[in-house]
Amino acid sequence: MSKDTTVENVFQNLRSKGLRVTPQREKILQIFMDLQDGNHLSAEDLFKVLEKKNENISLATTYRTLKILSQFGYLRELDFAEGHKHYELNKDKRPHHHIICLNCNKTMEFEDDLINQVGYRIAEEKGVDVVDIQFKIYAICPNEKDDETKTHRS
Amino acid sequence: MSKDTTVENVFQNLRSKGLRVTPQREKILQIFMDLQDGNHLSAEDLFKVLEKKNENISLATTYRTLKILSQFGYLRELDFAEGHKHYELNKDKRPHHHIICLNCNKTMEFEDDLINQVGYRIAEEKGVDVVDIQFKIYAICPNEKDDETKTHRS
DNA sequence: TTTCGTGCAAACCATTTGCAGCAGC
DNA sequence: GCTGCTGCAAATGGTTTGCACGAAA
Repeated sequence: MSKDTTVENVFQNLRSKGLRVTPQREKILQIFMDLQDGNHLSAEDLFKVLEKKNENISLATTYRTLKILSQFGYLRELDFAEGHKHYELNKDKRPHHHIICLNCNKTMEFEDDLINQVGYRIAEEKGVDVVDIQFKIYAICPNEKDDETKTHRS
Repeated sequence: MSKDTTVENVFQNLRSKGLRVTPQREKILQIFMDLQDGNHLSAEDLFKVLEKKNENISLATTYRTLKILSQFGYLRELDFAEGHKHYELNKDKRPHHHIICLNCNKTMEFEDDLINQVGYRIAEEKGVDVVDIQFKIYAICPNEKDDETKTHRS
């Protein structure tokens, strides 16, 4: 799939919703599109990437753009209970899910159709419209299990 | 079940782990035990409850106690992506799950064995030790669907 | 009597906001 | 040209921390 076409589609959508397409928004969206599958960035992460590329985009704009792109469904907001959010491209109708190690904070992604099905079934039973389904397993990963001297994530 | 016995059990456990049983910790734990099933409190919520009861417990202690009781598994930390955490008693081996309305921030609880089973199965496949399983459906609830003029939660 | 827990205030960190200037459309 | 977007710096909100005192074990 050509990235440019996809980006341009998004921008047409943004424009049709009365939002403006600015260089800042283009660059930020492109960074998420270039991201490997299963990767995600915090606002601070994204800001550092932008700095490294010498794009002069302020932290405030970084936050504002993340919020807007999430609100309009282009990004998915992830919450790993670390005190800050993470964001990833919201590409598919089948959201993947996460295992978070409480010691090293690393995440592992996985997909599971059953989980999504159950989510939609329950939503229907309760009469709500699904926006996102997030399944998280907080756990201790193998690397960390060995090392019992580690302190628990505060 | 007698609450006093249960509380005393917890306290014996705390003591056996080298933690001290203070009036502040007793009162906070009691508040969670008196909470209706499916209810949860943020740190600020808890602090307000304590104020209303004229328990003179500082906000700092409130936070410290929540953290300790969670670390030791007596409370479950819930994250609804609202910018602050919620806590509930961690009573059973079968965690229940939540639907969160993105407009009104209300939550609905539900239990589903299948979800927990899938969680444990995946954890086993990946070789991690489960600490908690959280399944969240972000959605728009029926009350809010009617009212399309509502602004989205920022 | 030795830690550990508490209260207070200050510090911290992630995020938001007011405002003036700038840039899409 | 209107309106929304940006950068900056200051404000905010939730949470943590340093310190001196007080209390559990």
